[in-house]
Amino acid sequence: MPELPEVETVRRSLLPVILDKPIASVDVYYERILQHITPRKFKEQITGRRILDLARRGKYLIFHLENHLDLVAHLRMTGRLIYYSDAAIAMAKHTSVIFGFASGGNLRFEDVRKFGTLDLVTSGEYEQIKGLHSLGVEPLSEAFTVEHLQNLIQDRSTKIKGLLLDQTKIAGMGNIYADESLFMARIHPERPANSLSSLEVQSLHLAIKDVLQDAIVGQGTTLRDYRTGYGREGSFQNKLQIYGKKGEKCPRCGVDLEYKKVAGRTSHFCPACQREQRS
DNA sequence: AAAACCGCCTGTCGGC
DNA sequence: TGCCGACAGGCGGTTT
Repeated sequence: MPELPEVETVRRSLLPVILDKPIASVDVYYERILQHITPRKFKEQITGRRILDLARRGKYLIFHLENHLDLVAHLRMTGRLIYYSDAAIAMAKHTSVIFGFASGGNLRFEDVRKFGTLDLVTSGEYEQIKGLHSLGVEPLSEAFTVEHLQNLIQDRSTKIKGLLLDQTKIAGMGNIYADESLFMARIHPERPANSLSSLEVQSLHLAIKDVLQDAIVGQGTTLRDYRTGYGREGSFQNKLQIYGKKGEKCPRCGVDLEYKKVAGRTSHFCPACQREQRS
């Protein structure tokens, strides 16, 4: 579900409404959301702490709290973090945690499939959060250059789609934006990474940046569960070129689109625009 | 190093 | 209508 653009949208939408607010109460309705900590300790440590900032790294959200604490959230497949200005609004069926504020509003972690996680660690000490600790480059940062992508691709014969989904290489890409980026760059998802020409690497680099940036502008893609921090749907589902377009025609060339499992994930592509063998 | 599984959960959809 | 399996945007762990 939420990939980099969705998580970034949640960050931007929540920040203004939670900044500087002390967490007045914590209610845990699904204990297994908490990693490496009991509900009792969790409540004890964060109650009364103000939220100093909200950051994002890959698909992780990091709430910087007073007392050198970082509250690290991952939404996985169906998680939502929504601010409710009216605390009296009935709790959704699959609500895992509610953080209450003295001002009256609250922040709720809702999660149908319950794969989402919360970690509480000392500021910057992410060793126990393996996925966060081992994240690769931020694709929208200046560090993600064509040369950086070229180096990731160099000497790897793995399928390019699998590499794009590997969070230790590039942080925040998921199935939707990997397919959209490969389509934009006209690269077949099963191409061995090291078979890409330098021109193709350049075009993939540009496509990744463009797709992610445009999706943030569109406030993310709502296919079913994803919502922004104020509970609204994103709009980028209306701009998808290929993801989920099974049975439709390629918007670029009109050929019937195809889909198949690549690197364990359903992958959409145009067999004409994204050829497996370069001719 | 990488690929192929499974598990974690619930909901939805298609086929019969 | 009901049942049943396949499948869903993610990731950690184990085995091959």
